[in-house]
Amino acid sequence: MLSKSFFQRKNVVLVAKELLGKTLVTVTNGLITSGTIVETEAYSFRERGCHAYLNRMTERNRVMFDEGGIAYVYLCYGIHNLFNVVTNKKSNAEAVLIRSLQPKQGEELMKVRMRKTSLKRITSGPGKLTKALGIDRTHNGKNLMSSDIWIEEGIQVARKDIVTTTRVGIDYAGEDAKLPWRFYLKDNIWVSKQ
DNA sequence: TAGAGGATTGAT
DNA sequence: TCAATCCTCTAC
Repeated sequence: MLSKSFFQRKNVVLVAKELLGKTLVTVTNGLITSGTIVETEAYSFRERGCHAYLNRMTERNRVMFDEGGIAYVYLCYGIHNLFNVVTNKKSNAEAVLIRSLQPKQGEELMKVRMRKTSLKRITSGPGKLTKALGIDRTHNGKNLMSSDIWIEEGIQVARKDIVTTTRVGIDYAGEDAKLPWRFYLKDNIWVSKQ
């Protein structure tokens, strides 16, 4: 299980890169589901793409200002729960959005939750992976070193296998939309968009 | 308290 | 290309 010191480092971009290859695990009703993280995006209070830009704290993004190592889950487009890993120290609002997983454990339960018969792209997208792993807003603010949700070591990722690009769906961020803060594993079929 | 819009998805 | 869908946030 990754510890506090991994999450609380000052550089959210570094944490976003290093989360690639790690395993996100959830347990509900004693049933385990997990996946290898293959796509992430970094968000910081320093830039316009972030809910906490200019240190604006609201009821929704409050947990981003708490210490690294907890979950920030919010409802997007009224339909999808998006899961972020809060990073950095208390009051430094930064987080990593988990955008895609490669299924690892509990594939059958994922299929039931997604109402699919195939695993194809079942966790390829931020709104989909939360549903497949049973993550919703009750996880908001939850410690990521707990017994029903955590992140652990997975596969080793070489620097050359990381593709760096711009973030998805933040046209409103102006110049900051150009920041190269999206990372994914090269040639991995589970990435949401290539 | 009303109105606009969103870190998406899946169907057309 | 477009609708679904429901908060959240801002302005009045």
